[in-house]
Amino acid sequence: MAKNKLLLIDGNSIAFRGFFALYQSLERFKNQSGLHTNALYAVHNMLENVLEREKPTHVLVAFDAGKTTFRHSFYEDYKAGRAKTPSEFKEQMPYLRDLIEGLGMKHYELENYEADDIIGTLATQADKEKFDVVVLSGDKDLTQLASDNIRVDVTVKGVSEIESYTPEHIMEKYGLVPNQIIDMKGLAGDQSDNIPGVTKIGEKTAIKLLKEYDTVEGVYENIDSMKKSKMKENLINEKEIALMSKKLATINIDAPIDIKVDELGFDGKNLDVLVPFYKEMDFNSFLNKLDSSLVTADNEDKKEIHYEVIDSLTKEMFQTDLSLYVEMLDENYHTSEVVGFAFGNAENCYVSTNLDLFEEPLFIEWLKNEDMTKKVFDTKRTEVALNRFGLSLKGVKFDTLLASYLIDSTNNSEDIAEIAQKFNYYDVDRDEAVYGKGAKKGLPENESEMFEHLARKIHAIDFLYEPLMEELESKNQLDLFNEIELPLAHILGEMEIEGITVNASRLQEMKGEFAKRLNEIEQKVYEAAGEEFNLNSPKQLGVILFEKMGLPVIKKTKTGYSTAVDVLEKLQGENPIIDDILTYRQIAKIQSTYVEGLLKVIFEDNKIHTRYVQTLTQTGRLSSVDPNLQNIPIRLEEGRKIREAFVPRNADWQLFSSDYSQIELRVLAHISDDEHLKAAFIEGQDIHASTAMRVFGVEKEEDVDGNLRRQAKAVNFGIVYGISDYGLSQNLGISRQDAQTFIDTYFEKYPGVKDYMEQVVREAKDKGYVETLYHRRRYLPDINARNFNIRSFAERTAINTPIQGSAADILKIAMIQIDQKLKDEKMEATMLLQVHDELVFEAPKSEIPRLQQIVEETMENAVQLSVPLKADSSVGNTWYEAK
DNA sequence: TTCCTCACG
DNA sequence: ACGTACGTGAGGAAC
Repeated sequence: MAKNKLLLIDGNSIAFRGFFALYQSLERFKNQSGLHTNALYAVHNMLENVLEREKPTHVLVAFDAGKTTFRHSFYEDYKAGRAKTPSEFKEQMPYLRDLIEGLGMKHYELENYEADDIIGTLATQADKEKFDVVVLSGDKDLTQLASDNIRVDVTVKGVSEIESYTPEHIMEKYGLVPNQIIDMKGLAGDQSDNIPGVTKIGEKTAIKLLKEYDTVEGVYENIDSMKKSKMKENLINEKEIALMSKKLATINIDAPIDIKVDELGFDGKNLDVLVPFYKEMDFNSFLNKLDSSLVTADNEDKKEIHYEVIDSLTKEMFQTDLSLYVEMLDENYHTSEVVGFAFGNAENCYVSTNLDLFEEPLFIEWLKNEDMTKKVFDTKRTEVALNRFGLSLKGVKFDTLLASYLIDSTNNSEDIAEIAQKFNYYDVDRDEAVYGKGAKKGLPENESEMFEHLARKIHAIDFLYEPLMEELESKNQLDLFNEIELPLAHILGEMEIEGITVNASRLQEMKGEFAKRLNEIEQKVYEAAGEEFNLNSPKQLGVILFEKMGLPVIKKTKTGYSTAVDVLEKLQGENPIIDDILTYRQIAKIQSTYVEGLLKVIFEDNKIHTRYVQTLTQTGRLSSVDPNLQNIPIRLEEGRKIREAFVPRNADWQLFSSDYSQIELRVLAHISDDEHLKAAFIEGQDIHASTAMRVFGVEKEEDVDGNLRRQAKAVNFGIVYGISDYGLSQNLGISRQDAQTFIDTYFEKYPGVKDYMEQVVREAKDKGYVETLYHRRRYLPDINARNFNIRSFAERTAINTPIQGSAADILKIAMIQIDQKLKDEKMEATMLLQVHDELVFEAPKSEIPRLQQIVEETMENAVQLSVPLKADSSVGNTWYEAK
C-alpha cells in the first residue's frame, strides 16, 4: 500500500499571502454582490496546485482562533504592532471555509492556540505514525518542524513559487538543524511577530553563536568564556528576553486538540459545496473546468422549459425575432451530418429531427426573409450548414458566440452552455454531457434527451440576447458587433462555401519529386552518421549530433538538446551533415504539411474549403483551420511552389491578390501620432530606409545599404511587437548592448512612439484592458503581476494588441465594403481568401482591371487615418504568380 | 496529450 | 536579476 501523506496548511497565512499577491487586481476580483474575491481566487489556485503536486491522502487546513493565545499570557505584546487587517480581506474569510470544504478538505481551529500549534501537534503525531508530512505556509515560522518525514513548503514572492524546507535545505541555507530555528529567533527575534530578541543581534550573529553553542541555553552556559564585548553585555542584560523569545517562537507540539490524524482522510471535491461556492463568487472559469458530467449530475435543478417536438410546420410557428439552432456533432460544419434543429423563443419552442421540413416553403421563406429577424449561436456555422440544403439564411440580428467573444475574447467556447455560464445562465447542458466525447461521441439513446437539449439551446440564445447586448453597449462595442463582425460572418461563410480550386495532380507530381529527394538526403545523412535513425525525431537527432558526433550544444529545451533551425545554422560548417539535415527538414515540412496535408482535404468539387475561426484570436485577427490557408509557404522558393497548385475555378479566369503595405506601422503612426513616422508615410518614403536614416544618422537615402535597411526593418518589427533588447539582439545576431542602443536611438528619434508605448501600458495597468481603434478589447489580467516575466509579457501585449488588432479591424471593414461593391456591380469576381493583410480573389480575365480598381481603392479608403493606407496588387494564373 | 519544430502575417 | 520578441495551426514523436 502506498504510504500515507498528510498535508497541513496554515490557512490564515496563505490567505494573507494570496490577498496581497492579487492586491493590485483587488477591484477586478469582485462578485456580483460586490464582495472582493481576490484572496479566495488565489487560495483556490494555491490549493489546487498543492493537491495536484502532492496528491495527499490526508489534509487539514488549520486556522488561528481569535486574537489571544497562550503566548499572550506571558508576553502581551505578541504580534502587536501589526497593521490593521484590511476589511477587503476580512470579508473574504468566512467564505474561505466554503472553499476548503468544497475542495474536500477538513479545517480546524482551537481556542488559545495558533494554526502553527495545531500543525505542529498533528505533524508530530503523523510523523510517529510513519506518514509523509507536507506543511504549506506563507511564513517561515513552521520550518522548525522539518525532519526526515516532514517537509515545510513556504510560499515566496506572491504565491506561485514555493521554497521547500527540509533539514538539508535548512543546513544549506543557515548551517543550522531545524530545531535551532527557534534558538535563532530567541536571539535575533522576529519583527513580524513582534518577538523582541536580543538587542543588536540579527540573523547572521545568531547563526554564528548557534554554530558554536548549539542553543540559547548553550550560549548562556558558556557566556563567561566569551570575550568582553558590547554583544556579551547585551546578552547578559537580556537573558530573560532571549529565553522568552525562544519560548514565543517555539511551536507547541502537544496542543490539546480533539481530532486525530486518521480523521483527516481526503477524497476529493465536494461538489454540493463547491459548485454553489463557485457560482456565488462568479468563478465561472473554475466552474467550467469542473468535469462536465459531474457538474451536470449535480445540476439537476435546471428549470423546466416548454417545447414541442414537431413533424410538420404551421404558419403560426414563424414569427420575427426567434432563435434558431442547427445541430451537428462534428466540428467541421462543411461535412458534419445535420442531426436536428430547433427554433422559437421562451414561450414557443419547436424541435425536430425531420430534415424534410427544410424543403417546406414556410421554412424556406422564413429563413430568407430579411425582416424576420433571427438570433443564433455562430452565424457562419449555421449559414454553411443550411446552405448545404440549398437554404439561405437572412436577417440574423444576433449571434451569441460573436457577442460573447467581443465582450471578452477569452469567452470563445464552441459550446453554448459554457458561454451561457459565463453570463450566469445554467439551464442548458454542455454538448459533452448529452453526446459524450471522443470515440463514444454520438446521439443519445433516448431521442427525447436531444430534443430537450436543443430546446434548451434555443432558450439560452433567447435569454442571453439582452444581457449580452447591454454589455456590448456599455463597452461601446455595438458598432463593432453590428457593422463589422456580424456582416463579416456572412461574408466569411460565403468565402468558405465558395472554396479555392486546387490542382491535385500538380501536388501529386510534387509529392513524387519530394519523396525522391527526401530519400536521397536520408541515405546521405545515415551514411555520414554511421547509422540509421528517425530524422524526424529531434530527440534521436540530438543524440547523433551532440553525443555521437560531439558537436557543441548551443541551446537546450526542457526535454533535451534543441535542434531548431537557428541552432543548426550556428553549426553549419562544423559538419556537412548539418546542411543536409536543414534541407531535409525544409522539404519534409513541405511534404507532410502542405503536399500530403492539402491533398487530404480536397473536396469532390476539386476545392479546399477552409474554415475561418472568427472568435479565437486575442487580437481580432481571423484564424484558418482544416486546413490552415493562412500559412502557405512563400519565403523560400521550394515551398512557394505549393502556390502553383492554387488555381482559379475556370480556365479563362485568374487569381488576383491585393495586400496592405506596412499596415501595422501605418496604424502605429496613426495611433501614436508621431510626427516623423507620420511624415515618412505621408511623403511616401520607403519606411525601413527612412527608419535607417533616422536611427543610424544617414543623410541621403542612397547611402542606406541593404544591411542598414535590414537592421532598421528588424527594429520596426520589434517596435510593433513591444521591443526588448534581447529579442532584437537575437533577431539581428548582435549584442544586447548594441540592440539597446538601437532602441534608445529609435525612441529618441521617434518620441511620439515612445510616448504611445508608455501611455498604452499605463492605461492597461489602470483599466485592465487595451482597445483597438474600433473598440475591440483585450483584457490583460497579468499587467500588474509581480513576476517580471509575466508582467513584461503583458506589457508587450498591451503595446502590440492595439496595433495588430486595429489592422485586423481595418481589413475586416475593407472586406465588407468590397463585398458590397462586387455585389452592387454584379461582378463574377469572388473573394476567396484572407491572410491577415492580404485578400485573394478569382475573376474572369475581363473583370480583372475593374476588380483591381475596386479592391485597391476600397482597401486604401476603408477608413481614414492620419496617414495614407496603401494596397499593392498582382495577378496570375496561379497563386504563385499572383504575388 | 504534450512537446518540439516550422509554416505564415 | 529576472529570460523574451506579437499573433496563429499542423505534423510527428514520445509519453
